[in-house]
Amino acid sequence: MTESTRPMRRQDIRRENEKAILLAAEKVFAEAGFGGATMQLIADLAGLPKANLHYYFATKEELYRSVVQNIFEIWLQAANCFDAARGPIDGISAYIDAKMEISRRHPDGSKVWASEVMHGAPVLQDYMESILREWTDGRVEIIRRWIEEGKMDPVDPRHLLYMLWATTQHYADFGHQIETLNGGKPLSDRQWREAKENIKRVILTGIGAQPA
Amino acid sequence: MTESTRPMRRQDIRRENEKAILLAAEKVFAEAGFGGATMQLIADLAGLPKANLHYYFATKEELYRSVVQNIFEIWLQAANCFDAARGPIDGISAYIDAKMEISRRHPDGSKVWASEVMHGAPVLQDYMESILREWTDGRVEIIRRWIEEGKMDPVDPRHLLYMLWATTQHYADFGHQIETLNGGKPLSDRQWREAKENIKRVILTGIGAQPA
DNA sequence: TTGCATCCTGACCGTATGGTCAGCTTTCAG
DNA sequence: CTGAAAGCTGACCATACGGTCAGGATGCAA
Repeated sequence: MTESTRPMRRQDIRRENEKAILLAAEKVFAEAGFGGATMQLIADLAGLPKANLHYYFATKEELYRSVVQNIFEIWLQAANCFDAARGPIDGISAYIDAKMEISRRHPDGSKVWASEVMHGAPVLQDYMESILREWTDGRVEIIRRWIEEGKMDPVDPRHLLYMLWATTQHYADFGHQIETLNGGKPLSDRQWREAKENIKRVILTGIGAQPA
Repeated sequence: MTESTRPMRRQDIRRENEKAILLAAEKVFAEAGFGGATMQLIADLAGLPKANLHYYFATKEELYRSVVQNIFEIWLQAANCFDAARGPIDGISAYIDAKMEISRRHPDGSKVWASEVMHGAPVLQDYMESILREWTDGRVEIIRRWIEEGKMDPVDPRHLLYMLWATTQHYADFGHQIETLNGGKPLSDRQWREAKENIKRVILTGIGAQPA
C-alpha cells in the first residue's frame, strides 16, 4: 500500500504546496494573530518541514502578506454585486448574501482581515488608500443616486456601508461568541438563512427600500 | 528643580502603578495582539522598568487577563441601559448611545475584547458561558415581550442583538479603516453624532419601532 | 543517459522574549 | 528611631523563534 506515489509534475508540486501553506497559514494567523503565529505551527499544519516554508515564502511577513491579499481579493469580488443592481433592494440584498457567504466559507480569512485592520493595516495601508477608497467612493455615489431617485430614504451612504460591513463581518469575527450563545453549536443552515433574512429585512426596511 | 518629590503613600503608589501598567498594556495589546505584545514595550510605555511589571503582574497572561476583564466590565455596564427602558425606542437608543460611547472612549479596550473573542476567548470562555449568556437570554426575553406588546415588528431578538453589537463595535475595531476612508482624519464630534443617529434611525425604523 | 534546475530538509545560529533573583531603597507602624 | 514589610531594579537565564545553509533528492529537457 504505497500511498499512490504519483510522480508529481513540478508545476503541480509548487501549486499544491503553496496552497497547503497558505491554507495552514490562514488558519494559524486567524487563531493566534500575526505575533502569536509561528512558522513551526504553520509548517506542522501544512505537513511540511519548516525550512520548506521558507523555500516558498522567504519571510513570515511575506507569507502573511499573501494570506491577507488573498482574502482581500475575495472581499472585493463580493463587492461587485452592488454594481449590477438596479436598486437598493437588489443591490444590498445581493451584497449581504455575498458577504455572509464569505463569513461562512472563509471565517479564518475574515478574521485575518479584521485583525490586519484592527492593528492599523500595516500591510494593507496602500490598498486601503487606493482600491478600497475608490470602491467605497463609487458605492457611495450609487447609493446617493438611489436616494435621489427616491428608491430609498436619505441615509448617509458611508454609515450605511459601515453597517453592512459590520453586520456581515460580525458573523465571522465573533463566530465564537455566537456559537457559544448558540449552545456551543455552530449555526445550522437554517440559522444562517435566518441571520441573512433578518439583516436584510431590518436594513432594507430601515432605509425605506422595502417594497410597499 | 527636583520634580515635586512628594513622598507617595504606599496605597497610592500601588494604585497608580497598576493603573499606568493596565493603560499601557491595553494599548499595546490592542496594537500588537497578545502574541505581538512584549512586556518590554508595555513597560516602556508605562515608564517603568520591565522587572517592575512582574512585581505587580506575575505573568503576561495575568496582565492580559486583567485588561480583558476591565473592558468586559465596562461592556456589561453599558448593557444596563436596556433594562430601565419601557420600550424599544428608549432601550435600543440608549444602548446604541452607550456602546458607541465605549467605541469612542475605549477603542483599545474594544479591540482587545474583539481580539480575545476572535481567537476563541481563551481567557473569557467562562464569562461568556455564564454572565454573557445570562445577560443575552434576559435581553432576548425583553425584546420578545416588546414584540408581543406590538411595540416592534417580530424580528429575531438574537440577530437583532448581534446587529447592535456589530454596528457599534465596528467603529472601534475598524476605526482605522473608517479613519482612512475619512481622509485620514478621525471622526469629528459631528460625524460621531451622525453615525449614532444613522444607526439608530436605520435599526429603529427597520424593526418598526419608529414613532409613527 | 546526462546535466541542470528545482525541490527539499536536518542541523544550526543569533536574537528577543518572558521570567527570575539578589540586593537595594523607601515607607511606616510601634 | 528602628525594624520589617513593601516597593524597586539591573543583571541574568533558558527558551523559542525567525531565518540560514550546505548538501541531498527529484523532475525533466535535450
